[in-house]
Amino acid sequence: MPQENSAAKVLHHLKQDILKGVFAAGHKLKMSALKERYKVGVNPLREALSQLVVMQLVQVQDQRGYRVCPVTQSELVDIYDTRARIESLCVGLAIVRGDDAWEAGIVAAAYQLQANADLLKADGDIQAWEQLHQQFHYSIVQGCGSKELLRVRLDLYEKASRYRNLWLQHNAGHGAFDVNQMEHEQLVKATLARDAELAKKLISQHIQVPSQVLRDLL
Amino acid sequence: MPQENSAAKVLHHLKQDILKGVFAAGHKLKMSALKERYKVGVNPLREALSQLVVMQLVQVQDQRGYRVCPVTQSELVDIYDTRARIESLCVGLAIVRGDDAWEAGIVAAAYQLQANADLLKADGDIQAWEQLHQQFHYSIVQGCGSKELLRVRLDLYEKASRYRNLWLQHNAGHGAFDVNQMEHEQLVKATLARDAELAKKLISQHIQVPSQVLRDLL
DNA sequence: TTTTAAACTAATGTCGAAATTTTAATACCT
DNA sequence: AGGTATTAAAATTTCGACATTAGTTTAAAA
Repeated sequence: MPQENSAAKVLHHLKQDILKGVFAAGHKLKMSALKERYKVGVNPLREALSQLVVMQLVQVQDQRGYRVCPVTQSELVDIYDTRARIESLCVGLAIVRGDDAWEAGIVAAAYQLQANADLLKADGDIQAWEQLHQQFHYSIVQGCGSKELLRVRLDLYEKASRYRNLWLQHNAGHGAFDVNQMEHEQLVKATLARDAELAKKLISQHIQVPSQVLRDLL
Repeated sequence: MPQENSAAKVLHHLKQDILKGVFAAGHKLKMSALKERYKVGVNPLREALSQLVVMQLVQVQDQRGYRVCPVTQSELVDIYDTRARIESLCVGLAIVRGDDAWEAGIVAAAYQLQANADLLKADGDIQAWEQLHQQFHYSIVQGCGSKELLRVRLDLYEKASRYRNLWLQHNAGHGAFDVNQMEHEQLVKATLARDAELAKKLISQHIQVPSQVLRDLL
């Protein structure tokens, strides 16, 4: 098993902590506090923070350390709008390029998501549901076959995570999940029917849902 | 004047050196050599390298240091294909959203590029020409108004730079510049006429040109 | 009371060196 | 000879300490 270095480990944990909201937007990331929390020295920490700066999750001020990037309404709208366009691009390409295995993967992921939806909803295990949800959407876009496009998509997904977690938190218990499930069925139907125009329209709307809700909240 | 730290300075220089081909694809980046070249300690170096890893210009192998990412034909094709699609997206949005100032900016940048093209071609100052070329295309896509989309575009542009420099090197002195100039005129015409479909088609083809040539070279 | 300056505290950024791991070179055995 | 174990050299990664800079409190002067 490849033993990754301290910087890689702290990067993973720190990133999750920021995305999950453990460190709120604008929070000052003091070296002493982070050293304490992750049990590492300053140098691995600085490496991890440097990487988070490139990912635009952390800001750096010269000689004044690091802080979590602020969240703004305009960035929220921009990210979700751009995500919708990129995901549309992926879906359109996947419909053109996807083969039998791709179709089978979609059906499998859709089944998994639906089968576990009620269970997880009852448990309140939103993270597990989000995992299946992500897997479902990935099974579709994966058919586009472009590593670069999929990476752009992933970057935007992660950048949206902080906002999405606010939404999940706000919408826990609401009927949004059932609407969500219906949208998924329509999307699968349009995708397998290779109806690119409809599928692109559906995925675009589906992605924008949290944005609509959160817009008034920020 | 904000004095940036060592890591930021070395990041800039090292990145340029990789993009310009000073360090070839696959080249091992030894700490001792980099320390010597950039006159800094190992820690700022590791911070810069960490950031280049996120930008996918450098690979890291645990306990085995860093090396410049390899270049492959499949990545070349993927990057240029994805760039064409993203740039199309930007152009389409800019045509819908662009205002008078946007139009004026395009005309100005196009004039600058054309006015200096012959001069720079004679001098062989390709870097200066590339600067104006980049400015010209940015003046168009800038009208899309989406920071996220423009950032994705910039990331892909930089990732393509290593391949583009191979192309510029290979095509110095050829008649490609004149063809290029004609494509620009058509693009400006279609864009200012707000003909989205034509402009998107033109920019997509324009971007793919180096890819076509390089495909056989790698 | 307000303003300015100075001293003190705390945090960041950098270097040199130690500890760990990989790479190579050499010797050894079948 | 071929392959394996041993040893030495080189490179990466991490820590501790120091210099530098920012932020805060205290004190003095207007």
